[in-house]
Amino acid sequence: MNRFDADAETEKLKNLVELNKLIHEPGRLAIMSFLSVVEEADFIFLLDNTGLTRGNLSSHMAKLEKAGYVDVAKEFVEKMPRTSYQLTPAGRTAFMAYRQGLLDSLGG
Amino acid sequence: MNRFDADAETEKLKNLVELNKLIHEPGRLAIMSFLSVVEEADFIFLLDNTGLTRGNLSSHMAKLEKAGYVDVAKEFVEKMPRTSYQLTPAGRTAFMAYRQGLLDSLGG
DNA sequence: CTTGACAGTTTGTATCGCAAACCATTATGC
DNA sequence: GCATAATGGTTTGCGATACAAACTGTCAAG
Repeated sequence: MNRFDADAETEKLKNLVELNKLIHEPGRLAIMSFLSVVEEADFIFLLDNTGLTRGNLSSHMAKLEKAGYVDVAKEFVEKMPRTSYQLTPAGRTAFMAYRQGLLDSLGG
Repeated sequence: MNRFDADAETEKLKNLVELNKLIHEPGRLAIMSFLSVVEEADFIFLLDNTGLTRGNLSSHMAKLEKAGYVDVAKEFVEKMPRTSYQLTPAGRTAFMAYRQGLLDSLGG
């Protein structure tokens, strides 16, 4: 049997189409996952732990900042620039919602 | 504390960056999820259950077919064209791997 | 004072997702 | 019959985006 009515299971799958695209992108998903567990991370840390290039990481962070998902702090440490990031409450909420939505559809 | 060594947890998160992008796209993720449970579905069924537009669905299916993830069968039913799709073994394997990779990183 | 490393940012391009437009066929109105 | 609309898709055009390469600016050797 092919066409069956959209039941609870198929409804969940339909939700996949509407995932938060900003978070869904693999690089940013990794970044958001990191930030959700470490509370604060700097550029180099994210660079090392995601494997993204610097340019790529930079533009991803710019998008997350623009979306209000991360706060950015720039300072000089030993005369060297250091940029650190942390999730905003909105960012944390959005990430949790994204994660839950995905797990509801794919998990179990 | 910010920079800590990449342990088992952070390794898992790093894997997020390398998710199968073909499957990762939300529309196709929904499609692959459907196909993984129903074994066979036609164009209209997927249209109804994903909420994608026809053009959109058509091009997604073309990509999945080109990747060897789905087999396409076209026939006439009551003089009307009917296109149906099913996962290939490769498609099923790829989807399972994708899903497991994601759950390993985000789940639990 | 040149060469290289560090820490990022900006730019250029190729890809991609999306909706609009299109195509082919089949019912329906008059 | 012959427009008109509906069905089932595919193709096209465009705006957005991910990515790497190139650039900026600072510091450290040699």
